Amino acid sequence: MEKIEVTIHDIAKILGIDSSTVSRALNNSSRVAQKTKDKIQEKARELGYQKNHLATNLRKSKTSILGVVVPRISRHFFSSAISGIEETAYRLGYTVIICQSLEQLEKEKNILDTLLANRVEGVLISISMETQNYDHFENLKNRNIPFVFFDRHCNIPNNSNVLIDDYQAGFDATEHLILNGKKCIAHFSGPQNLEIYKNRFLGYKAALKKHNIDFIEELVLSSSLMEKDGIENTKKVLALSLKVNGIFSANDVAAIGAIKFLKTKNINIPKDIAIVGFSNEPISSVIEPPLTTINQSGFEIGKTSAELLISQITNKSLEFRNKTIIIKPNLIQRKSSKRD
Amino acid sequence: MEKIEVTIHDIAKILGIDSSTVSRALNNSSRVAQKTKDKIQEKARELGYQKNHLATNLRKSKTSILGVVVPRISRHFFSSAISGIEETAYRLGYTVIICQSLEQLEKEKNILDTLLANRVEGVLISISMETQNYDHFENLKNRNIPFVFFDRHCNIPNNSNVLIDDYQAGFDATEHLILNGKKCIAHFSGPQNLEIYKNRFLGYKAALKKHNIDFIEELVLSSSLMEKDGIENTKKVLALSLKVNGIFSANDVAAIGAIKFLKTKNINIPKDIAIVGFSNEPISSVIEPPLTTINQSGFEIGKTSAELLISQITNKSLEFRNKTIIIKPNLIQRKSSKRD
DNA sequence: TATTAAAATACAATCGATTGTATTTTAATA
DNA sequence: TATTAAAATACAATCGATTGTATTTTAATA
Repeated sequence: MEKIEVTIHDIAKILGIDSSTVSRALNNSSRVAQKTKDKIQEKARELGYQKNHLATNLRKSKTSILGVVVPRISRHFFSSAISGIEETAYRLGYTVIICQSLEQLEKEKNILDTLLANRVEGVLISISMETQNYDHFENLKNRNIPFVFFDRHCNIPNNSNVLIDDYQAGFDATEHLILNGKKCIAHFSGPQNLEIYKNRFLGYKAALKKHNIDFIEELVLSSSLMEKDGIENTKKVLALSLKVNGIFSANDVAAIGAIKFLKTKNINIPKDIAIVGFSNEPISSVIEPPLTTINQSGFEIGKTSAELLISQITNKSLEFRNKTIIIKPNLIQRKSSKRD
Repeated sequence: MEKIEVTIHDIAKILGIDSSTVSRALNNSSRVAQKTKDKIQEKARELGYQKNHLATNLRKSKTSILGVVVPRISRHFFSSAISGIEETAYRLGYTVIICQSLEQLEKEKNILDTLLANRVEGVLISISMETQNYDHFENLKNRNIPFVFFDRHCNIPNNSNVLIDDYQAGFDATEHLILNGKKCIAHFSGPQNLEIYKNRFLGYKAALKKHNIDFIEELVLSSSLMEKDGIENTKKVLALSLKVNGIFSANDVAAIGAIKFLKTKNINIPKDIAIVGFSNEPISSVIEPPLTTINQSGFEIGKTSAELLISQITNKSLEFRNKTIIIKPNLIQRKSSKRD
């Protein structure tokens, strides 16, 4: 079976018209007479003509493609963000290429190369846990391709971000534990090269300070925040001479590890140890006891960052190139932390 | 700031060499002397040359892009499938464009048009709940673009599918309830135009028959299987004169609606009513009581369907065009259904 | 050194659409 | 009817890379 690709030249030849006129007719240019347009459009329909975007894009040096890089598509927060990105992009006439770094710096770099080769017009990225070197972003900058970090950003000058207020959220989560009578609070943190975890940690510290609670180094445990890390960290916490009665975990997954482990040890949540997570995963409202957490709408973050990126693409002015939008998070109080 | 795109012509001019030689050198052709290759490759690196895939693709009429269409990216099953697709595609040198139909036929059609215009080499699709008309797939066929249905397929001749054995799974789920002493079993089904729901229903019916239980029409309730549908259906079931003691829901989300509702009515699960879901969402292992369900690995289905699609693309022979791979599902027994 | 085959490189067309400019056609006006 | 402006259409170059063929260079052999 032959692949039959109908081109404007085929239509032109059949109708005895120049291909430039066919092109203009199909783009509804005012330079073509209505009668000719009708004739051309009908023939195009008849032949099942479909524009070849590759050719158009090559000619216009414009692809209407956005690249999206996330650590892992199947994480609920990221898939919600992608959902928001995709919807916004589609509405504004862009196509989206989605890639996952699987938390690997090397893959993140390769992905950016591929996206560049495909001439994406902009990039939305949430960096991997391994990303401590930012040269590959300089590369984007040199090529004048706008990019927006969402959620997991990094501290390089002159870039755009869509973030939640991690500092404030960390503060709120910790203060909430304090106000529920917990004074000895452990913190499960993530890789310290990621700003989000640094800021959540700083919020934690600030809340302690406000309430005159001493900050104790050994109560802060950094990990990759997987469920198994939550379990390990909880074991470590229980082994301390200090009597920990609260845990603020920088994500829900590790918090759920903690809950599961504490339940096996018959330690009461929240009476003995109260727990607060971060992200509001769907699973968190369902676990027993339901997990208090910071609500972070992936969909909204995705939507906002796609809008910001597209405004950078269409609006060449520099004012959008250096813009950080901070979305206010809110604490959802559930049983894992509340005094009866 | 100017966009500076380095092309093979720039390199050619600087080195006083023809662009065809530059092209061959960069593609490591044996027709170029090693010394020339070295010179060209170094200059390319120096100038930050990046191949323009648009031009390559236009010339080769080959894009190495796959289109993926799912109802909703943020559903765990689909995001896992996408994860599997993306990983496989990346490994085999393909880029993936991901789109969501949001369960709308109209959007599904538009998406396929966009994908065609971008000259994807193949399409992976899980159809929307609204999809009852299949003309848009004929369109793909006419253009000789291979496509593979995964999970949500449709009954048109000569196509490829990667499915789980929905009939068998429906049978297993139902028989499991029967073997745990439940004889009056309701079934929450989905839109009947989707084969998966038809087959799960047929499996349910077959299990009843095997165990000499009469099939009762009013015990089967069709809906969109959202959480609220699960709640509504459960209300309807409780209002029947029949004393239902088992529910087999065609997805987990509706099953969880049922669990939540029954808990508010203080109806014991599984003693009064046992429940089995379908899909093994992450939430299902965590809800109280944990939900018995059919394990359906999105990642594996995604991986398999991407492999099948790519084998169709590279292997032009027809044998792959009409292939259905059935993945064996397995029942995960949890407390929502098991007799103590 | 002359001849010849092989290796290396250059030439030119091409993928399919767009777009500035040139030319032709049509319609309006004198 | 001749003139002229406006409308419609054609011509030709272009986007950046690839590839079959032609030409030049190099190296091997007589």
